[in-house]
Amino acid sequence: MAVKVRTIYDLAELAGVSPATVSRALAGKQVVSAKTAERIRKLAEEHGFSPSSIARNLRTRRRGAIGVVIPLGHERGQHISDPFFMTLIGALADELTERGFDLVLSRVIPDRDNWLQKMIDADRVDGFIVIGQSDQSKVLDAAASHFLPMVAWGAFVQGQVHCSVGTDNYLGGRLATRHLIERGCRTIAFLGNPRAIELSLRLEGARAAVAEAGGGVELLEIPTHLAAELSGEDIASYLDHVEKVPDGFFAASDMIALTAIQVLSARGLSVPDDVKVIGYDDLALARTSVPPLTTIRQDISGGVTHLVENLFKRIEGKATGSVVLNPELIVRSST
Amino acid sequence: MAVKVRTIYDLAELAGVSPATVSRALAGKQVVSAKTAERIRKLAEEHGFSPSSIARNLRTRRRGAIGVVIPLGHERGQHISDPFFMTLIGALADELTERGFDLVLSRVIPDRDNWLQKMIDADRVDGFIVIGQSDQSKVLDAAASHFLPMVAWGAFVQGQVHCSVGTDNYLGGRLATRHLIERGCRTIAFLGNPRAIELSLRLEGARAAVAEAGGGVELLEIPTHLAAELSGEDIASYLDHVEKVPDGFFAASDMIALTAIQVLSARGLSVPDDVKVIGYDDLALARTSVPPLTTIRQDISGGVTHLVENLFKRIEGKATGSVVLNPELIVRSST
DNA sequence: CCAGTTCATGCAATCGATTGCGCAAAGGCG
DNA sequence: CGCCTTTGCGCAATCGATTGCATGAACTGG
Repeated sequence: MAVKVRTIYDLAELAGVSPATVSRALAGKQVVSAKTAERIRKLAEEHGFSPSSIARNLRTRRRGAIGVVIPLGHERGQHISDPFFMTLIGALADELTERGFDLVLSRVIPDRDNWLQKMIDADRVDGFIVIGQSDQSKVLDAAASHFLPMVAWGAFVQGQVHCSVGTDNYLGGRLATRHLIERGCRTIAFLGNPRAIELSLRLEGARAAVAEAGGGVELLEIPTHLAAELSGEDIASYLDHVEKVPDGFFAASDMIALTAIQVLSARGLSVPDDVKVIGYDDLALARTSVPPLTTIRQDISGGVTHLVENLFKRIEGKATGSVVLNPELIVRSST
Repeated sequence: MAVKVRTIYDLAELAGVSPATVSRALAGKQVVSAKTAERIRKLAEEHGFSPSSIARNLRTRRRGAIGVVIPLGHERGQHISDPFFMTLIGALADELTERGFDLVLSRVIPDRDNWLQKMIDADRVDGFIVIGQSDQSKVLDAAASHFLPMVAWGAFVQGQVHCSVGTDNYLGGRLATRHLIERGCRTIAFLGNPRAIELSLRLEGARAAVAEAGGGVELLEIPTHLAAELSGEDIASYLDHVEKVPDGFFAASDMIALTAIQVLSARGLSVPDDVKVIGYDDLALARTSVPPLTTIRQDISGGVTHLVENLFKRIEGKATGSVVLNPELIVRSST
């Protein structure tokens, strides 16, 4: 403890070897003899020393960090407070940490189209995970054409250039709507903002399910804010102005579904007896809400694994395809 | 566009000056002549060049990044999905970005007591913002005694060593409970997990308010999970086993309050007529829920400003005191 | 017109780790 | 026992920017 060990040179002196050997020992290269390596590692441990990642990064031309960015294209000022995003980010943090990478979080309000290019130019991370394409698909495609290490969570649309990982929103929408129809709903309202590409696909799926039903079922589209916080007012004002309340609600997210249930029960309508409500995402909340929410499950941890694996493949220079996972209908008590 | 500009040397050659001058121009030092500086900056812009932050950081011995840490001491496996945290992190991201710092997010499951020291030793960031002390006050204090650049969001307790920024939880609890008493509640239930220091202070405030009322008011403590997602079951099972339902609920967070309202209305109890419910945090959700939630407001953006300012003072080596903000009672329709 | 400042810029060392190349010692083999 | 391969380690260049010090030009004033 006499001397302070700040660099591998200090440690090298202590161990009586060259800094090169220290570097190799700490990096676990097999060229150093096992005993030397062990001795050096023990010494490092004792002195609470770990080599400067900055210097390493400079030399190896890697950053050791992944940028996680959330664009908020559809609504200015929307906060990323949806538990779905939080859950995704939490899982990403675990996965990236495990691989020895930092998670650098950026929140972007895409005022100009070059926000992504600027982040790429800044060159502070090894790659990007973009959460939610929102309405920024063109920007992502533009960047993807010359920048490989980027993967987006979200929808896959035909012809897209960038790599995406997500669930099949169209199928999810169809599953949800078909379920409502099977439960006897004849007037179904879609709650969500179709400006976000993911949600518009869910809406299309809903339309398909209605069409498959072969008539007798009506689909209404109720535009709401994407921020679940704000959807309550939208729903309430819709109910105020409609003559006949729909008997089924397909909410584009669990948060919206929960809000809808609150609004409905405040008006004396019982879920699921009078009205049926299905959500989307299968957040932890959905399982324990009252009533427990029927919903479409997106496999977050599976998705995160794919996101990270594809990103690292791309960092190594290998191209990857997009991944479309299957959503799953989870039937609980709200339908 | 002929040559590729990767380093200040490339740019220096293009501009016909030395790399030193380029460095100074880009850093905005006043010693370079205005025209040279302008010319160099324009050139950099044209080539989408920005100097390597890694190399800069190595030379200047700074990291350009702040670690944001969320410890999860009270409950294993709890996910940081509470919108409160998300909102806080979003605000932090904005504030730090504005100051030119990256936000490195780490999620920590404090299995051993040295988790914080390890992060400090890793030396990848200039400072830490710890969100929510949870039950890790001792760990924070231990680190704070020799490590300055760290600020925690959360409670202030007498004698703590580390710097905290937060609202007065004791006062908040008192305000909330006093409000319920004024509204006529005589049996008040506290919903929350007092293992988290912040929540136990709110509970103490509640006790104080009850004491001030001078008898006739009863305070019940209903232990719930801290994860709001899981509190529904706790509340439901409590209601199943109690003979007389309380007429007032003080929920330790808005999410728990909303859950409570759902559970209550599912049992045919009307809020606020039969039972009054007050929350905590004043999330965006609270304003638009049904009914709109009476709650205790924590000023997040003000808090974030204090967090960041104190942290940067500490990074510069100046000690700072803790900040205790006043919470505010927001009366809406749930009480 | 000259000595003393001021101003803008260049030189070169430095931050701390990584790694290609070379060398010496040790081991293998006939 | 002598030659060739393997093994373990050290030398020194390198990653890209910053910055104290030096230098020469321009400027000031007498």
